[in-house]
Amino acid sequence: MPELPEVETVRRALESALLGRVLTAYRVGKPTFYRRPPERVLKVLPGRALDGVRRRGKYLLLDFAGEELSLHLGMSGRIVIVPDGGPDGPHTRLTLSFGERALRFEDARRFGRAGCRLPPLGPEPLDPAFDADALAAALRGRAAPIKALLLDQRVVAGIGNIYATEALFRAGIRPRRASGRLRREEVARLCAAIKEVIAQAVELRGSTLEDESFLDPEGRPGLAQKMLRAYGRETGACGHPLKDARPRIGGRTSLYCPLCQC
DNA sequence: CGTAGACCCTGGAAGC
DNA sequence: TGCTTCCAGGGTCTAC
Repeated sequence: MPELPEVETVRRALESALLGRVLTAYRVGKPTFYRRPPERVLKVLPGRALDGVRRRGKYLLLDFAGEELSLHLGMSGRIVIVPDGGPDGPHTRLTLSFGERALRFEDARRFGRAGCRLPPLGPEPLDPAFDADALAAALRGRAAPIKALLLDQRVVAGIGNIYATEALFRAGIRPRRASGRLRREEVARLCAAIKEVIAQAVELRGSTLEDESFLDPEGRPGLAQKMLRAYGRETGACGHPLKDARPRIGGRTSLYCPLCQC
């Protein structure tokens, strides 16, 4: 479940491994992602140098001398740096060759994407422009549960189920609270909690849960799972048993502490 | 426009 | 043991 901190960790690893290298070839896996990467985007890349690796929300943006290739890891996507020329794995969906190294995009569930247009995205959570005023404006008049809006990439970009759960736990706000009914002080607390948890998780290079669903492109696990206070736990860091909000919010499990979150 | 829910996918866990 | 069912959740699409 790569979210902003995991994607940022991938970005940094790609930058240090591949920046300045020339893309020599690409190969689309069989089968590839369930949405096929558009050939017209890929075919202009060979011969061009990778001169930038950026991130926007959960999207990676590879800059090739004015041409941009977007990558989204979906749920189970994983980017690995390997020696070029090795055999594909069973879940290799796209390979980008850079001389002696290659970027391999593995994705068991095939929800990942490459070469897609970016949808409208809200502010980056760590951008100073994303503050309590901005969040309050986005929530004003909205009846949807706050958890659903935190997962809505148009409200704020890069947050998924792990860090939405954590931010609400830290802010002491129940996931089903009507967004527009949060008090001003609660919105400010939530905004601060989002920034805090995202910044810490980036610093700790993302969360690697027990299923090891996230490893960076060099195969290293992250450490942010150690600071999770609610996600994936039966007992919160507060010492109280967590509840799973039913019915689900936005189709996702929503753990919260009935005592500490109001 | 806002909201809720179905759908895309498949490995692994749980149930029988 | 081996089969079936359920679950995980990124994003997108449709119905209301």
